[in-house]
Amino acid sequence: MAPNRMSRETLLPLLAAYVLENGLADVSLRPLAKAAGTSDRMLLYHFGSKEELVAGLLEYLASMYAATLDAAFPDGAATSRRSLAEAVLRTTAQPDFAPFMRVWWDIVAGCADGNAHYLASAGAMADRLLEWIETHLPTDDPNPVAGARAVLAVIEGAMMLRTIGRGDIGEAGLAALES
Amino acid sequence: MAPNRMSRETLLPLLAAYVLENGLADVSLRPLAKAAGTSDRMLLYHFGSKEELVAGLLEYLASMYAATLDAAFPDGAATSRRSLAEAVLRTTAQPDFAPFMRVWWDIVAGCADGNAHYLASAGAMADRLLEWIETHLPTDDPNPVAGARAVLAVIEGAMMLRTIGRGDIGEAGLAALES
DNA sequence: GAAGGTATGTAGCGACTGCTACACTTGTAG
DNA sequence: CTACAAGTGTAGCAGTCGCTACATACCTTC
Repeated sequence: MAPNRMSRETLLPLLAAYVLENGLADVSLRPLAKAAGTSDRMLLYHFGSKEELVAGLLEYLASMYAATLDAAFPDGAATSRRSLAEAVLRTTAQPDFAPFMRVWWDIVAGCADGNAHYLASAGAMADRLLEWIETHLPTDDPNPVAGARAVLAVIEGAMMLRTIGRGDIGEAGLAALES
Repeated sequence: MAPNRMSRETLLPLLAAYVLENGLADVSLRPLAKAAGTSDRMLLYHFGSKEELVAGLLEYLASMYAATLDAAFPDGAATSRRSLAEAVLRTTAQPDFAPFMRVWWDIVAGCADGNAHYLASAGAMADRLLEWIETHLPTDDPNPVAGARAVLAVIEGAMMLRTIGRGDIGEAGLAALES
């Protein structure tokens, strides 16, 4: 059989798919390698160490997230801050988004541990979402910069509450965006 | 030496202290046992399995959190929803709180994995904080039930943003509570 | 065709994981 | 005093972890 040439670029999508399916926190090289059709030996050959592999994975996930944002989220300007937040929450509640949410909380937990790679990745994703919110606010929003931050904070709080089984609290909390 | 009798009750505080110091996600029996002055053998004897031990630990952490809430957080009614949220955020930003925040995000990540023990513990803690917020809202708040949920959602979002290194966004997001 | 870097397979290292088998002591109940 | 359960120590199981040594292909360059 032809020795399918691998590289970080060809491997990362396969690795990301596995991580989205199985979580990032307890990932280990051998199952990861199997999912990518190779061996732990080769993963280390291409990435140098598990740490570098995870760092590359985080960067890839962040870029993947950025590329998906506009496609997956509802389009056009919202009619109010609240309705915008509702739209984002509705989208992230879809089953398709569950794998990404699972990995997202693994990333946040990694940030809480002070891991720089996780912090960079999470920060980039939050910045991207903030930017998206800012451009999708109602066109007559009196203060888009502050408004986007308010919407983001409420959204993230609601997503977290949903994750811990308190989605009702999060939804009620959207009332914070009424003005 | 007297065979210091152990039990779940005497062990849990020691185990919780270790977990607060070292995180909950990757905890393993032998270091945990060493921190409690015993052996993995005895931990399993008293708890049955690692899963039951972690379940007990989560329950203990939730009760610990509940007992600490009133003591650690500022007292008395706030002057506004926003100032209440600011007070909570300021308290949770203290270095003393860092270990608990670290464990908190491990718990949230566990919830995202669908673990029932984690869900129960996280839900109990969120409910407790919600209740505390509700009783500390300004006495003239027009709708304490909705107000507490709004404050909680914004607080949790801001805490998360702070954890991923975007505390500035979270603080700006507090503006959502102006009415 | 020789040389040499790149890519891959096999096999295994030592450390750690949750957990268990077995022997032993201790405290208590009959 | 005996019987028995509760509690504890020692030792080790099979499995997984990240990582590496070693040999061998392959492709390119001379």
